[in-house]
Amino acid sequence: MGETKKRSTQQREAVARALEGAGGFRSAQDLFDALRNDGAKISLTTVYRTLQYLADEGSVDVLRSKEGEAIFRRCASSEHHHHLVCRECGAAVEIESAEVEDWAERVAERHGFTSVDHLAELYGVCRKCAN
Amino acid sequence: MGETKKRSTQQREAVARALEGAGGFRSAQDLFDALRNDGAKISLTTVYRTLQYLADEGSVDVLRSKEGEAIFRRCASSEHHHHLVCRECGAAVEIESAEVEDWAERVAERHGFTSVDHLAELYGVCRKCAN
DNA sequence: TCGCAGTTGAAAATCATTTGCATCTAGCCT
DNA sequence: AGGCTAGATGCAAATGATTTTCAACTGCGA
Repeated sequence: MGETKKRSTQQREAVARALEGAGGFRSAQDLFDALRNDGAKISLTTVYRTLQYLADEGSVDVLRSKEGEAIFRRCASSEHHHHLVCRECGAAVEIESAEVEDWAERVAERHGFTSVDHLAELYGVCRKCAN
Repeated sequence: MGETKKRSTQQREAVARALEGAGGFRSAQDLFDALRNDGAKISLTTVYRTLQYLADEGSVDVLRSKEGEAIFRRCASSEHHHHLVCRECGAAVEIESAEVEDWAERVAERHGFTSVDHLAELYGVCRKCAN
């Protein structure tokens, strides 16, 4: 009930491919531009719709840029993880860290908070962009 | 040079007071509503302008809610710190943790990233809201 | 008290994102 | 191979948050 069947269309595949090729976090607009440059026949609306769908399915991670824009990335693991993002080129490395998980748990408990969740992202300049 | 002198006006003071009284993260709209309820004579535009100014001055911290809305908080320390935010009432506790700083530094270095900066926020439900 | 740079508010302008709707199309059925 | 229909797409209009425009207003130093 409630679930609608999903179809495989060329625009969905194009978005998936673009996301794959990007390697880092990209905004819907960025992906749209890249797709258009590759000659893909797709609308910005569909890029948004596809990204939202992929995010719901958990196959992409969503973050917010400083300006509040949503940025998306195809992630290898669907487990909870963090990122080390290059602020120049958007390239990102997935990070896992029991350390942070423990810290979050501990701090929350100490302050009487429950149902704790957390967000932790690192921003820097990658070797390539550092010149 | 280029800096413009700042004046002390009743609407700026009202925003500062509202922020002070809030105790947690609030959106511009929230603050505006609260101010209006208190009978303050102020426009939403001015709330935004004042918050932006305070954020630039470093006297308030800005975060983004999941929906991408900007939320602001008057912070005690102007040092780098994190927050433990109640997702029910917005109440927040300031957290300091050399642990996280070290982790960020270490991870970045391992991956060849430089000029590292990080964002780490914890979300949960505070004792009061847990009932 | 004057003058004016800084400030304010209402409305218009932006920007990212979503939605309405009429038109397509993937893919199962025959 | 042709049809049928739920799902998908695109454009344009709608939303919502935030910013800008600009004319009117007000601290505050002279």
